[in-house]
Amino acid sequence: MDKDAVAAILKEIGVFLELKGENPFKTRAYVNGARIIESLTEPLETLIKEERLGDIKGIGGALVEKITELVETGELEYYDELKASIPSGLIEMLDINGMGPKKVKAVHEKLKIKTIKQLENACKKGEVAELDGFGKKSEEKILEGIEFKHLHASHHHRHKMLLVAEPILDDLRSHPDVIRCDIAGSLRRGKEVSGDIDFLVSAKKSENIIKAFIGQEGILSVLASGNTKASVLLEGGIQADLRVVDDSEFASALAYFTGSKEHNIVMRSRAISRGLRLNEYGLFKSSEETRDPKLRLKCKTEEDIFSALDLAYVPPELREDRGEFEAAENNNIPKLIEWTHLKGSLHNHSNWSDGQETLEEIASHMSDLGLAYWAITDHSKASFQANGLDPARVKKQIQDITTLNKKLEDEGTDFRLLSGIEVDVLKKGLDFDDDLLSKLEVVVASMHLAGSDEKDNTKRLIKAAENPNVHMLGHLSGRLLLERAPQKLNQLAVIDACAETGTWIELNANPYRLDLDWRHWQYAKTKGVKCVINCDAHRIEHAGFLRIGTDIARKGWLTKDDVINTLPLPKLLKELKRKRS
DNA sequence: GCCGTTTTCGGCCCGACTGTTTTCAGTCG
Repeated sequence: MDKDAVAAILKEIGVFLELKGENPFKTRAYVNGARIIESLTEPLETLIKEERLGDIKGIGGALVEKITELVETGELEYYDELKASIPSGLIEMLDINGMGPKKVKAVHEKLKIKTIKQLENACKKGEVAELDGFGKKSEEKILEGIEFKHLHASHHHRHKMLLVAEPILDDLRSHPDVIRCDIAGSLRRGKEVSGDIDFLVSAKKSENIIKAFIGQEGILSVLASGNTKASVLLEGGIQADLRVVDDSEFASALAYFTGSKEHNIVMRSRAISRGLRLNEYGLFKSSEETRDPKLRLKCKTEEDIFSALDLAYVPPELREDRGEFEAAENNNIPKLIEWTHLKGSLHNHSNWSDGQETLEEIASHMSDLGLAYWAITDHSKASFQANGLDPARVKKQIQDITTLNKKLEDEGTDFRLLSGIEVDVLKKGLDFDDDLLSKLEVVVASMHLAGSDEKDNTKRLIKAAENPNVHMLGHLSGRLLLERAPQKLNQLAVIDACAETGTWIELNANPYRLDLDWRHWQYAKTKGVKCVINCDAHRIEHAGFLRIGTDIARKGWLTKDDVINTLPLPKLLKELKRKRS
């Protein structure tokens, strides 16, 4: 069993224990353990064999035992028993706003409620209001929560959130009373999906900002509105929260509302161990609860807060408690890639397969954007539903690209199209033979139809990586965010194979994919695997995905040097030939 | 369940808000 599967089970145990009403710190120990295991850069098997698992901070005796059992047998008795004792509907109930572990436990034990439907009926009959700790209001709130869950998705893709958030941020910025403002929360941390949008503003008169915020266009309803905070539901069912603070509190409030929760916990612990106290109002010289401005250390920016806690600045994307504290203590925070470093994309489609535009239109648009190159990698023939190319059409397309490049060169344009293919990784092997693949400048190998057997799928991709004509593997896991789970696959084994063969791995920047997941890039990076941030563009507007792909690469700790398509054209062409030589 | 430069036991991040209570538990971020 690999580390992701182990982490998923530890997380689940955490949820089960919460519902059982266990000691919250025990629950946290499991959730912490899961995160630690997820971000390991060494195989679990090695750590177990060399008895080093217990040396990791946060993994104690009990977790070592359980993880060992999982890795060695693929099962865990403790987990199976726990799972069997809890109806699955209870876990779903935790998603309802206002329902936490204690309340779920109460309705289950006292009213024998096991599903959301039963909970809804009990509320309508007024049975829930009769319970201790519940009342009429809580009943109404639960019903509202259930309705909201039916009507709206709980999370939204990053590009949709940015599209909604950025105009609102611009409006806030242009408000005359606003001093500073920013987006906070998971959106600022570069997460692939977010539940809501958080805005933070510092201003002289908070009432005016709140008024403007709840009065803006495109609001379905105002969920809450007070002196310093407001929540609204925007069109599309996206919730946006605003918090207004005094400018002297802006830095600590921004750090606090950016999170993550796990990162904040460590920050506060560091403050305590230095005799300080950190909250959203500031960093205070006190061991007591306080908001006394006289005790507040002067922190104008987030950098000041990190510095006061003996840390280098940690970019928002890295604030997940996945190694950033050790790095910041040793001044080892990497200089993260920026999207302006990218010179092109190496996996894209044209109207030869399922893309929208012609080669000429694509070249003209990408050249206008200031990019240096753009690979055309249409589908191979097995993807017949996408109008995949047969060998004869591939050869014709290579000719057309050569002709077009010649024309561009004659016009004095530096931009170049690269010929390529997104070749299907089939059960029997690659969709095209080596002779044809070797004629293409860029070869992306993607598995579009995975089988049900994990070992088989893994073997297929490893074999593809071993082919010297294959430059990179495309959208490795095959997941669609919020829609489809990753294929059954040992991703770490495939990463290892890419490391051994010098094969690159794509970070597919399509906002529904963002695959390879950011949680795997630290591992891939320590193995020396290079990343390619690809648009997988099917229309010219998809060039904008480069920015979202870069957000995810930053979240995966990647620098400019870790990403192949930051190279200028001559160097890229050299790298493309390296594996084949 | 984890951890320790006062500790091997007794802590474990912090504050706002809500609704149910009359001083606080539960939930959320």
